[in-house]
Amino acid sequence: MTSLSERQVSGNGSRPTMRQVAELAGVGVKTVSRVINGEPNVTAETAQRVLDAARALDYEPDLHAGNLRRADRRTRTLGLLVGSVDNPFAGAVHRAVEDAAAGRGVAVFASSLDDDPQREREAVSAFLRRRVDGLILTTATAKQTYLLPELRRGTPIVFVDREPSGIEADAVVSDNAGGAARAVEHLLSHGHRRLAYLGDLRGITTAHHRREGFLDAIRGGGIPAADVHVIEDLHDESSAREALLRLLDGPDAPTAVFSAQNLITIGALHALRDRGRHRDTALVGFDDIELADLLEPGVTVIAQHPEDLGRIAAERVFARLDGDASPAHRVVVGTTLIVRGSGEIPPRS
Amino acid sequence: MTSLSERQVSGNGSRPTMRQVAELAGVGVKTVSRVINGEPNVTAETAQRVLDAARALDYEPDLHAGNLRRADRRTRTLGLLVGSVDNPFAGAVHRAVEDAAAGRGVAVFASSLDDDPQREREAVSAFLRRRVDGLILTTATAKQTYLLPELRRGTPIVFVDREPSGIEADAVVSDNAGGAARAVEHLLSHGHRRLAYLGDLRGITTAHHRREGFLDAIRGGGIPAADVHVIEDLHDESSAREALLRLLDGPDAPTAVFSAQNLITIGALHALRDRGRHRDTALVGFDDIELADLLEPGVTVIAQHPEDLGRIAAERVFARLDGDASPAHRVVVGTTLIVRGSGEIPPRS
DNA sequence: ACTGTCGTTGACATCGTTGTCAATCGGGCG
DNA sequence: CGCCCGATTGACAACGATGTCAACGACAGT
Repeated sequence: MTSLSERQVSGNGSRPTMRQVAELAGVGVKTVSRVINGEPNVTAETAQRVLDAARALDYEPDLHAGNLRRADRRTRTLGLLVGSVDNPFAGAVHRAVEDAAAGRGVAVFASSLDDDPQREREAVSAFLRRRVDGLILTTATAKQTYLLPELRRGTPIVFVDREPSGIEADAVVSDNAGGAARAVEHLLSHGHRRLAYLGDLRGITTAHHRREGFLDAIRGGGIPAADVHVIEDLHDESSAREALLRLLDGPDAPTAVFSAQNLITIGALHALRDRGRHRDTALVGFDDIELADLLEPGVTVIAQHPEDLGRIAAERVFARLDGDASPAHRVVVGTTLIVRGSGEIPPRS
Repeated sequence: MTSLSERQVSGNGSRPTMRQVAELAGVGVKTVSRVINGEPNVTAETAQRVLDAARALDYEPDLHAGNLRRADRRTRTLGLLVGSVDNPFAGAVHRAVEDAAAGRGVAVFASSLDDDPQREREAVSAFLRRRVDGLILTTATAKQTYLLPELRRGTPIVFVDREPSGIEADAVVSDNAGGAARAVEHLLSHGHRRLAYLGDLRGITTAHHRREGFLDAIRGGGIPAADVHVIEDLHDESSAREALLRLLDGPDAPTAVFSAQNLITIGALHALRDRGRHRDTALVGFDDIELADLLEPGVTVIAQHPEDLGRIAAERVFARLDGDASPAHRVVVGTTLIVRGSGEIPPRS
């Protein structure tokens, strides 16, 4: 046990350097460098003396100092920008990126976007000033042309979840249009004709694609546009809840709802319960949610595969770092319809 | 639009340095440094020339190079170790830390622990080699004495969620024993006598405290220990589900269950549904879970306040960085009983 | 006109590490 | 015995930035 007051005395903030390890071991700094980095041509005995000294001083090399001089200029660090580290979807993406990175000794900076273009710019700038080796980005700006100089400089940039605009770079996204269409087809096949679409902020590319997929399938099903409510610019649980409440209380309430995002689905679930309509109004959500299987009825969803998005995005970054100079890849990860009950409710007659 | 093949040509990996900005602006490097860092004593005209040059070159200063020489030696970086960035509890902690850090221009490295002592050591080492200004740690090792040299060196270390052992450092934890006791009292007040405790790995300090709180309240309620099932070393949804299934299928099935952690609660919910016992077996979970209010019955929980844990932990780190040398703080964040139905089910007669 | 002061600026050393290169040493071989 | 070669080692410069300090010029006061 050591008291904190002690630490102020002894804790002169001094951290051992390679020079100090070298002095203690009675060798030159370069020899310490060789031992620490596992370079060849050091006798076993010398190496042991160096390791003992490093251990005794509790030495940890300064990665950034080394990086300054090292030829490859790699910080072994990645910048990850997601919607919010608090969102389960983002958490799964993050975890997959971390797992891919940890295996390579790469640490991950994570930042939350909150769909704020300014936060995006600031986060990217913070990443670049720290000289991350690569960027994995979910973006909120209309165009990401500001990243062009960085891309030309050779920094791997991979867009995840949302497609880039104004820049040709790797992207890993869900099949948003396809998944939304699948949801509509599922609802139509159960006899629904009066549908509602509850969507995210219009500026977001995924929201756009899901809306297009939804509308295409509606048209494909021969449903007149007038029978469909399209509500957009929802962004959180409460706005989605209120929007659906208004629909349910209105003149021609939908018999089936498609909620285009996890928080919107949760808001929709609340609205249906609020009006006691959860057993007679069909619901299909985009993106799976925890406990969806235990609700009554279970929540039918178009599940995304965020682990795959994160893993593949990280793999693209590392492939670029390993020298892959092929044209920009665009990887589309499929979605999966998970039938649990809410999507199979028939329309009220 | 720029093709990626082009980038390999022009992308010579060259990144502009302060020297290049200085040359373009026709000034010395130190003047550029002054402008970039907003130091005084530069004429407006010179400053503008420098800013123009920096803009033209898309210059971003190298924080780590500057840090090497700067007096304060601050990387404006924090290391955060949580159970898993994929877990909602950890996500909330993370988000709170990020919000506190972002306001100060500090970036956050996040790592997942997976309750693996070796991962803990590796993550901490990775943080230290990158010279983070402070550490916020959820730990899995039995003792964290290995951190003593670092603490003495003056690095702020704050333990979050789980208490430290063998080291006197700041800690921010939930009132685990109190929350668990509250759960038991709640169940006893509804007439239950045959209870079950479903707990996490025994080595985890929070699991220990929740178990002690549970048992203390059991004794306080005059319940014979023989009437209580204590199942430990559960760690994920499936192990919890199986454990509770065995209890439900056994001779004296509990009438009330206390699940000591969010994943265990979810596993317990599944087991109860599997046997159709969710309406006649009481359940109180530790840690709130998403959609708990929409289940039938709603899930009564002892809610933690992960945002507070994260925010306070970050504040402690920054207070230490700002010179606070007071003795180690131990902050206990209270829990909140949220009544939703499952905890108020009476015992089967 | 001279001196002192202050604002502006840049040369230089330096932070902790690694790349380069030369010095040293021991041993094998002619 | 002398030479060459490879293994081992350390001195030194350099990475990109900032702290120190001195030089310079303008200007006020005497």
